[in-house]
Amino acid sequence: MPWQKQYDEAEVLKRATEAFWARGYDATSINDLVAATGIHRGSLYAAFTDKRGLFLRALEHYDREHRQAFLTTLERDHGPREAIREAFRQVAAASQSGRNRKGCLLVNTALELAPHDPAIEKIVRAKLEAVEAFFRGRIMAAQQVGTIRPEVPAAETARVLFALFVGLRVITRSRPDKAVIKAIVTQAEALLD
Amino acid sequence: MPWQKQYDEAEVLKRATEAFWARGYDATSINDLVAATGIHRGSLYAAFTDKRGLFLRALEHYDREHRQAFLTTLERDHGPREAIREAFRQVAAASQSGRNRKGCLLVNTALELAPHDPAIEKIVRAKLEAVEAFFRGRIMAAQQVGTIRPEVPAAETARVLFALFVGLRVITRSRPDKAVIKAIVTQAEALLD
DNA sequence: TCGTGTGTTGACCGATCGTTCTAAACCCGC
DNA sequence: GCGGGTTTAGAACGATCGGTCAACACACGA
Repeated sequence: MPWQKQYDEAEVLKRATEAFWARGYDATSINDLVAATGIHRGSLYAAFTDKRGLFLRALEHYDREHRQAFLTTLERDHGPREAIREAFRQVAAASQSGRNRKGCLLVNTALELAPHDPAIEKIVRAKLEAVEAFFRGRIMAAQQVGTIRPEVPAAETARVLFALFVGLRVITRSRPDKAVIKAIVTQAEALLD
Repeated sequence: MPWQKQYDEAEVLKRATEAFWARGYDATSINDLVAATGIHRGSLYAAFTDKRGLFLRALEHYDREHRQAFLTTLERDHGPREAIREAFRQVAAASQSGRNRKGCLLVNTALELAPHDPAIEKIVRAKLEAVEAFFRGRIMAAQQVGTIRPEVPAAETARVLFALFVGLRVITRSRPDKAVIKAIVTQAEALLD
């Protein structure tokens, strides 16, 4: 059998994801990725084919380890109505304490690459729809247990929450204005009454 | 005296703005700009110093000719409450009919460059605040003429409208989902009741 | 202990990046 | 019609881009 790899592929992917997340696709060069991951160019190409291949893996990694992990943790630790509230509160809190200037990789990619790359657009669309589905699912679950009134239109409200959430992600990356962030969180909660 | 310029600087700036708007800063090369504007490299550098200088002028041009022109036209042609409604409706309509996949240059720049370029961040922030101020001003004007109830909190509602508007701009660039767009427009109108 | 196959390494590739520079083209006042 | 000064035209710059490759390092089965 061959010789085992000297690096942890999961760790490399994590670091590459951080780099793309912080600076975007175009602005992150291969040299940046080599510096961020600590492994050499050849190994990078051997493992991920090319820059775009690495980005696709990073996008998948982000979706699994951040978006999905974030939402399922909320579902597990909170009641359905509270899970929605917490989604907004935690993103808002993260933007204020510390330099969470990276926003959301999916939203960043939606603007940078999706308009010109159909394959990436399809992935981003599917993952963003999962966020909308999370809101819709939590609203319906809350209606089952009686913490949200049944008259609230689940699908419509989920779409509005999704738009507010995207707005929050953009604003926290570019203009961390506490008043605006607070207004978004408050409005998100008000939509559930 | 010298020989007059053979190109129309305003026209060059307009075309350069379109190029940056469609593809972003990094992804638009000097060659792209030369092709888009029709003038030659040397003239471009003589007139705008360098790529960043041209981008700053393009950003200023966009703000004046698109953002500001759009909002002042709405103020002129509609009552204050209707101006807000029209802002959302027109952006939504533009995204559905035709290839308005460019979104808003200010929002795109907020994600691509603002986090890593303080000077650009300052400009983008100021221009985005002008959008929020537009909403706030129209709400207050509508309250003066009685088309919005005085109990509506102007500053708070303007911030929420702003966030929804940013969300709309992102979603129309990356995921033209009619149901989501419609929900945003409907919610924006509902906030004024 | 050696051959084999995989992983690592760093030099290297052509293309393109943003930018600069040298001439030629040109309008103007004289 | 002749110089002065500015624009234009486009070749060329070094740096960096994404990507490749051949030599080397190593762990295994024989």
